[in-house]
Amino acid sequence: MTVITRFAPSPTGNLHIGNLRPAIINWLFARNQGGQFMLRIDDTDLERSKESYVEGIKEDLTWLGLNWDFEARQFARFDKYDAVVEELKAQGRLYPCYESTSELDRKRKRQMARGLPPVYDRAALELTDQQKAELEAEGRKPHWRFKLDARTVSWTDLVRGEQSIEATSLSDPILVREDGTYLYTLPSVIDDIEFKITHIIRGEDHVANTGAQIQIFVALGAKAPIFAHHNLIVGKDGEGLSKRLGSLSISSFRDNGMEAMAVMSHAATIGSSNDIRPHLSTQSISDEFTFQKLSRAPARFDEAELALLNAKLLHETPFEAVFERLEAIGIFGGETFWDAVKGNIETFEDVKTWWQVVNGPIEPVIEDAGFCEEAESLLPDGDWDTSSWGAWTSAVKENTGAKGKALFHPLRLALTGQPHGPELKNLLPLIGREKASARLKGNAI
RNA sequence: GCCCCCUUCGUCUAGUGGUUAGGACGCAAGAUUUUCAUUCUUGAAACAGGAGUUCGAUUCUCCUAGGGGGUGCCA
Repeated sequence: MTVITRFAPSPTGNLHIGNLRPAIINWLFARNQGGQFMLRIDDTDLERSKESYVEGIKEDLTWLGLNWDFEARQFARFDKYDAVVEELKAQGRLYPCYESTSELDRKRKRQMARGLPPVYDRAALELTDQQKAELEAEGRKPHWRFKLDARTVSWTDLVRGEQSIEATSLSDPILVREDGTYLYTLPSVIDDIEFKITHIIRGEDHVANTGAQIQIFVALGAKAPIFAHHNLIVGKDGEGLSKRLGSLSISSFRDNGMEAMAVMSHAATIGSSNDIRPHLSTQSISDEFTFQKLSRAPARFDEAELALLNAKLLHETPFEAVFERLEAIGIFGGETFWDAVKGNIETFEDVKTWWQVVNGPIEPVIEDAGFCEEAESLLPDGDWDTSSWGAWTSAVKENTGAKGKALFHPLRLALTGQPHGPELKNLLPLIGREKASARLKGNAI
């Protein structure tokens, strides 16, 4: 059996750390199994769906390397859904209801006040043809509910194990709105059947939906796919994520200089028992993916951890992986430069700082002009390499008596203008004699 | 309110009816860098609380507390 998974976002917002996880998990599992990954845009809600969100979602997935094998748009498939609706009506599984949202709301509140679960009472099932005609004559239009079988629905969840849901604890789901448009429930099932989805992998917020959807699969004469409901992500203090989603969007991570592989590495490993470590390729993440490693408890997401992982990833990144990006921002320092500075950056953009230090101009910081001038006079002759720094500082130490921090700190400040930075034995040859000499004399160059 | 799920170092987690309760990230110390960062090594750090079952419970049961989810003409 070829595994086919799907990520089915509704384009009503941007991708964020919460809804990225089902995308990643579906993708990882499909790749791990040598299967296919589908992108399905669930845009049945015409009111809230926006084309710009569709583009944003694709941009984010592409950036992360989550390529999809094929794609579909639900809004282009309404004819198919219409046909299935007729079938369900003929079966008597779909029945018209006329309560307004406020009437339903009142019913729910009454039930809750009495300590009862707010399950739809199926009053519409009792309506006679004449009553329906009268309601329609009042101008009411029906919405349509799927009549659930009063039985226990069970499945073996790849994350949660044996699951069962009493259908009687669920309201008959509304499949078709009063205005004739679809809620996600039915189109989702129809498409899962048609595109031969083998595994439905989604967040545990869908567990109750699965109970109803399995019954719809059966009503349509199909076998339900395998389900997996992964744990949800919460904020760093354990709060639900919904409040902070704007600041946790994938595009904001990108704008803040996070590497795609850092976001992938982090999102794929939190809430799982895989080590939190940077992966240089998506392949390496999918290789270690299994459902057994996913936890059932909610996991906390902390942006600071992502930033740390990002820095670590950069420190491990070989020159071949970045040379095009370096050249694209005008940095032609080659592997020598990258290897010299990569351990000192937190985001890729930080290389610009060190490129500036190497190329100038920078403002040297001179704390003791006499010391720096003496050091300048001792700069070694000939071409410089990584041994020049040692030779030079030994000479300076001998002549001035300075050692340790008192020796190196002033030289670093004069040569780079900064108190921290990469090893100077690597930086000195890159800065070169002309600039080193001028900076030690206090000249900005 | 009702239903479901969850709770092990600060964080993500492994694990077993008897373990020195393991790893990763972070943190601390040491080494390297004759400085900072990087890198390496070492270390500190946890079974939510209370009952019960048992020779023995972190592990099994129940209760409590805390967290998450659902309860939508959202997905």
